[in-house]
Amino acid sequence: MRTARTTPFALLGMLSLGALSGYDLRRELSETAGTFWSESYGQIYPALRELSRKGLTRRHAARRPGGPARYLYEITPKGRDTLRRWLAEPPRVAPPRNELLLKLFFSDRDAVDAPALWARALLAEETERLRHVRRMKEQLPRGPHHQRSIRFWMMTLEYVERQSEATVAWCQRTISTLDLMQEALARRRTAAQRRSPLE
Amino acid sequence: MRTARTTPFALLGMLSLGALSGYDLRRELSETAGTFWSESYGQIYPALRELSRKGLTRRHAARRPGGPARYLYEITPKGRDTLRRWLAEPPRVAPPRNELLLKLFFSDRDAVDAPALWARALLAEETERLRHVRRMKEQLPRGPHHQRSIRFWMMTLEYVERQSEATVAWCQRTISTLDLMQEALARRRTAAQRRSPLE
DNA sequence: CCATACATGTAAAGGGTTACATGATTAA
DNA sequence: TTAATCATGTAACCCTTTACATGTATGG
Repeated sequence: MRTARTTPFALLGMLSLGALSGYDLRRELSETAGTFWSESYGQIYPALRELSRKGLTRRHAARRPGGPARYLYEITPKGRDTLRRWLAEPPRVAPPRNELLLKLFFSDRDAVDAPALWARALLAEETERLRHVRRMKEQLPRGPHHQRSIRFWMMTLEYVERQSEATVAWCQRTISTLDLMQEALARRRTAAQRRSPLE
Repeated sequence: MRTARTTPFALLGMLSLGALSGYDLRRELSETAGTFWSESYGQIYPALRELSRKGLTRRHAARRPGGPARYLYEITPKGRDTLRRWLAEPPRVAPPRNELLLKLFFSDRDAVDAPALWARALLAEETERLRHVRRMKEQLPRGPHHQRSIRFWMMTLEYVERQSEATVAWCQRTISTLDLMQEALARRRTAAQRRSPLE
């Protein structure tokens, strides 16, 4: 079985909360679910056409005065039904692929600088993500959101928060280990130089 | 810029620890790095041919008596150099795609059963992964491994361990929340039935 | 006899990103 | 004037998995 495409369902999901344009869809998705899902225009526009062809959405021209062409997509009852059935199926898990860990795995004791840099970059990134998620968690109950889905939204935020916390903790520990390794390397090099002082 | 392929480098990395066949490569990769990296034969065999064509590996016939055709791949100095340069470049992060969270995000208060099932399945899976990683962490210092890389290997295991712990904790919390929601739903349904007892 | 492990490899198909093309409006 | 935002859409290309084809040996 080929892995079924999920893009159309992600779009149906967003449209089940209200009609949106292709541009809106990407923005809304990245603002609300951006920490665990992403879509690009190259996926969105063809998928919207396909959804409308299948009668799962309906397209309405919605150009704003003085603005560029714009279309709103509305979910149909058939679309809601398709979404509901997809939601009931078990989620598929992607095979793991973490390039940072792969590089770390093959790294050499004599080249500690690069991993130390990446760990610091990841720490900065992840600290920012954590701040972002916690802000969202605070604002969520006060936001203009569907009461029915707040609990589920909160669960996704908590997932990301916990993963992020774990990553931050790992970065801190790993950075200090790498720093120690770097010092040890420097000492070895100094010792080697003392034994054969060429310059 | 197109995303550079990482499969050849993953293979070079494994081969930098010793000559292996295509079949071995997949087994070794999944045994040592399987928690954060995966490769399929459909990637491995074409990549090995390409590596040999570029002079980064050398192929030797190594058929075992009475066995099927078998070839060992050995990394060349040029291959080591290419690997070293790749290791120095910053790792790329994949855009996030977590289908479980996506489904949870779009779930409805009236359909809590499915998410509860998935959370339980994930808890079982992740508990097992955690056991596996901890066993590896214990065995690592006693194993017949390259002393130079043990520290790095340990870092990758610690990363996976922390992520896994975070996931387990999230599952437990989420399952209890979902169970409460399920009870509330049942109460609402009973109440509705009392108001209009049809059967 | 059948399933599994060993072992190499191809073909098809789908999933996804990036870059590009196009063009209006607004703010610096 | 330049950059950013709004807005739709296409084409190229790559990455990856899955299914299949082929065959030997071993253990239950």
